[in-house]
Amino acid sequence: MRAALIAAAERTIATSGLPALKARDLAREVGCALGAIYNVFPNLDALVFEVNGRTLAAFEEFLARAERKERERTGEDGKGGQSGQGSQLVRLALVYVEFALANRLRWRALFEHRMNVSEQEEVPAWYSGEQARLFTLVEKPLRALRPDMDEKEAQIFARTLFSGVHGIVSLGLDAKLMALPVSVLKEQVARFVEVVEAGLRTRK
Amino acid sequence: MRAALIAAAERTIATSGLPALKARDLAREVGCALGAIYNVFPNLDALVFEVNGRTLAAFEEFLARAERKERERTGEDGKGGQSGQGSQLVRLALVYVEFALANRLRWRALFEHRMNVSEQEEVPAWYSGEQARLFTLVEKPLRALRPDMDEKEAQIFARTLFSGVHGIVSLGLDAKLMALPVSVLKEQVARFVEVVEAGLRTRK
DNA sequence: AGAGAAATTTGAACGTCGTTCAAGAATTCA
DNA sequence: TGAATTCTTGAACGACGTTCAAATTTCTCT
Repeated sequence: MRAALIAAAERTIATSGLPALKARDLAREVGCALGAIYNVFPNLDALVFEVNGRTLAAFEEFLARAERKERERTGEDGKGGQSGQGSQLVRLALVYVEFALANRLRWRALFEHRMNVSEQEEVPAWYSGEQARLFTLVEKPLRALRPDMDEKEAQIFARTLFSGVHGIVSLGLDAKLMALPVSVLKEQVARFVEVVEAGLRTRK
Repeated sequence: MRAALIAAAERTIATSGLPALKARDLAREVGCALGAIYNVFPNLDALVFEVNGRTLAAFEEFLARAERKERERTGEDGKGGQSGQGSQLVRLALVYVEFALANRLRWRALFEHRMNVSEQEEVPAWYSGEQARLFTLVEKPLRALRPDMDEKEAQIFARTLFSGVHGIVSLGLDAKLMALPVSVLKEQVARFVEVVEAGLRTRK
C-alpha cells in the first residue's frame, strides 16, 4: 500500500511534475479510497518527501554508475591523481547536469517542494542526512584539490560550490528566464567549474 | 484600482510571502468586489508578474544607491580600475545578498512563482527585458576583468555567474537544507566570487 | 462457530482556493 | 427621460487537501 502510493506518486511526478500530484488521482491510480492515503501518510507532503528521498538515492546510484564507467574508461588507475583531462569536480558537476536533464521533473520536485502546513513541521531527519551526503560528494574532490583547507572550511565550501552549480542548472532550465539549450548549459557548467578550480589552485 | 491592487499584493507578499496571496483577502484589503480583480488582471499570475517587476526595479534602485555610496566612500575615482580591496564583482554579489536578505519574501517570490495556467501563457516581454538588464549588470565588471572575451561569451558567462551566486543565496537560505547564518552566507558568497575572479584572471 | 470488541477502511462532506458570469447598477447618448 | 451600453458585483462552480462518522473487516474469547 505504502509502496504502491509512493510508486504512483513517483510516476506522476516523473511524467507530469509535482504540481500534478493530486490526492484523488493517486487514490484512483492505486485503487484505494481517498481517505486511505491518510492512513499511511499524515499528508501529501510526507509522501512527497518520500519520493524526493528516492530521487536523491537515484542520483547517488546514477553517480556511482557514472564513476564506475569512468573508472573502466581510464583503466582503473586507483590512486594516480587526475589522470584524464577532465577534473573530478568538473566530471561531478556534469553528472549532476546529466541527472537533472534525464530526470527533469523529479529533480525539479526536489527544489520546488515547499511545505504547506502552517507553522511548518520538521524536515524528516533521514532526508537531511541524505542531503548532507550529497555535499560530502563534493567535499572529497575539493579536499583533494586543496588539502590545506581545514575540515569545517571544506565542508561549507563544498555546499557553496554545490549550490553554485545547482543555481546554474536551475536557472539555466527555467522557462521564465528563457531556458538555455542543453549543449550550452553543459558547456557553461564545465567552463564555470573549471574557472572555480583554477581559482582554487591560486590558493586563497 | 490597478495601483491599489498591486500595492496590496506587494504588501502581502512582502510580509507573508507569495503563498499567502489570496484573491479574497486582496479584495477585502482594497475594498472592492472579488470579481473586480478580474476586470483589471486576467488572473492572479499577471498581478504577481507586476509585483515581481517592481521587485526587480527595487533591486536596481537598491544597487544604484549602493554604488552611489561606494563611489563617495572611495572619493569618486571615476575610472581608476579596481581601487579598494573589494572587486566590483564581489561588491555586486554582496549587494545581491544584501537585497535578498532585506527583502526576503519579495525576493523569494521572484523565483518560487510558477505560472499556473495550463499550456502556459507567455512571460510578459517587459518582464524578460527587466531580467535581461540584471545580467547586463554582471556583464560590465566581467568584461572589465576579461576584455578578451567576445560579447556573446561574456553575455552568457555573466548569466552563468549570476545563476551561481543566486544558487548559493537561494540554497543558503533554504529551510529544507538548514539555512546558513547570515554572516556565513555573506562570507561564502564573497569567498566564492573571489575564487571565480582568481580563476578568470588565469585566462581560460 | 458465534458474538462481541477492536482496528481498519471508506467516501461523503467541510473549508478554501481561483475563476466565471448572469444579474444588477451606473453611465452614456438621443 | 428612456433606451442602449458599459461597468461592477458577489453567488456559484469546480477542484483541491483533509477529516471523520459510519461501514466493514479482523481479532479475541467462550
